[in-house]
Amino acid sequence: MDYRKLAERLLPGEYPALTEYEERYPLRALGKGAEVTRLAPSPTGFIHLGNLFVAIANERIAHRSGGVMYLRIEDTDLKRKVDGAVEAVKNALRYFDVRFDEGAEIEGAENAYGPYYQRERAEIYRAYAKDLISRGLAYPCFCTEEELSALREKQTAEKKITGYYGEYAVCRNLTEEQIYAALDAGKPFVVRLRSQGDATRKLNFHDEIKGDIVVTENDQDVVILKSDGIPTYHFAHAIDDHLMRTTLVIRGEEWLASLPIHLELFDALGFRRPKYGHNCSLMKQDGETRRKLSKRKDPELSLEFYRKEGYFPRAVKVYMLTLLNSNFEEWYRKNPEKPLEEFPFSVGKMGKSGALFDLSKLNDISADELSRLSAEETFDFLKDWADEFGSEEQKGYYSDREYALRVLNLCMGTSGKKRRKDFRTAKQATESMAYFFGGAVRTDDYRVDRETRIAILTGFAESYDVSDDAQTWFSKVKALAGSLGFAAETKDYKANPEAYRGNVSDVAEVLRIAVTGRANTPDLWTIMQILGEEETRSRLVAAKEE
RNA sequence: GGCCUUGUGGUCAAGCGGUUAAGACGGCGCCCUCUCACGGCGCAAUCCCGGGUUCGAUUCCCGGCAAGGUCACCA
Repeated sequence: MDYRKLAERLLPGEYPALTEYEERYPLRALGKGAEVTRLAPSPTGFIHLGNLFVAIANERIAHRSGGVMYLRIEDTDLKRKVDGAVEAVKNALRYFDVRFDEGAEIEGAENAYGPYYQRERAEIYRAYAKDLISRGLAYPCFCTEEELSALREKQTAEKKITGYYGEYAVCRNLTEEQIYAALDAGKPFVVRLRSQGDATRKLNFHDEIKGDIVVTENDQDVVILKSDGIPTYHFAHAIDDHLMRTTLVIRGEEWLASLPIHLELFDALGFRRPKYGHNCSLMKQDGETRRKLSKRKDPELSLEFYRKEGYFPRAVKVYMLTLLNSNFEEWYRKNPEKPLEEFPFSVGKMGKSGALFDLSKLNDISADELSRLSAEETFDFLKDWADEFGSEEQKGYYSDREYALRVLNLCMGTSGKKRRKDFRTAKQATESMAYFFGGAVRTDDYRVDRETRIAILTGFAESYDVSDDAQTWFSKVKALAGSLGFAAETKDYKANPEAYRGNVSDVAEVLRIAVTGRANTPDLWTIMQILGEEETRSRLVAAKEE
């Protein structure tokens, strides 16, 4: 059969010689060991934690090695395309401090290896497909979707491997007459790879993350060009990663199964293949079993979740890093002040098995990160969050900067070593400070009877003097406790609890709940100082009425 | 079901022929001039199972089992 003629019929017209592409996209002039990596999402408008996870790995590897990280948009499936999705991807990644050197919508970059939208690369793919056809390595297939699914059912019923291969690949052996007849009849067609593989043969492959693995040769005549002339993922991947000169592909392990296809495609196209690292996916415990984080069931999969909850972006990144490189956590403990970029991230340290996503660990990291910020930095972070996601009332919390700063200094502590870690997220922090801003809601109940409560509240109000220092203030609370039959000293109470109605802490608790609505707060004296005498007294009075 | 991958405390994990099997999160207990938080001290909890190889296996080999992934003109 005249394959050249067939190629011309299938993809008519002039296409650049393939050598032109090689010249247009030369090997990158980078230092030794420099890796070129990429993130290649499809623009579905939903960027998730898995994307961030793999993006951070790619970004670290590229930049640690003096290489390049670029953004490519895999928009070959128009059904999945959503407007504004690319902006969303870019914004989300920027928020978590993942920076691209080039790619789709990356301003200020040379972007010499573009276009970075696959739809805009249609001509390139067709040129390569045409070459494959003319070399007899690809052929048109006229099978309909119905025929294909019927085939699949038949294969399943007969317990055969499903797919288009060997004897099942009917269009693979069409005669010249049959092909042209179908073409003349205007039948739509896809272009399939004429696989040279043998599924009974095994291949040893070195994966940068998984190590040495065994894969089965591909023998599927996979579709490379869909009936609309747009490539499938597999074909686009081979061409793009070759022409964009990607050296290392870190991607989710769901791709491992199609690796044999990619290997064959690189060979058929005469490309040197990149290194691959298949990264495990983030899992979630679901009853007895664990599963991949799911879009429908798990809000924490969405990156938007972390912004809404007000997680400190760096905390999310730190957590991703601890999951990504097993020695990161130790390094970070030793070097809390160093920029994250200095951590010697390595592909080799990436875990082989899927990690369960642990929100409580993230909370711990987030609290830790937040405790390192100054009051001013905390203020800026909280205010930004409130402006975007807070209620009207919460937005108001941060309108008086000086006042808010005093509150933050109390709630977070000022001495470097002994910082409080009360704040996990901007949302939780804002809610926990509500009582400073009049938004108090009683969340804890008094544990003493009404009569005792009134006695404590009244007694305290009588001796309360806003100008007392902390020491004096507390000695008055102690005195009050003693006069009401409570132990003034904790030591005394512990030595002989039977002798008292309770401890001074019980008295303090009544005051604390009266003023803040909560049984647990930072130092009460300071809270009263911040609130001021008038507000404090009015809350004490109000508490008597309950 | 076929193929591939993975399997150390509840979670993340170090260890890769001989260890009291690190550390972190979480849990629990105690201490820390009012609670909480911080901090300190301590406790409980692990090598999937069965065969080998070996003087000796968590570490090596084989076989199970379990979990995950994948079998599209989606990526």
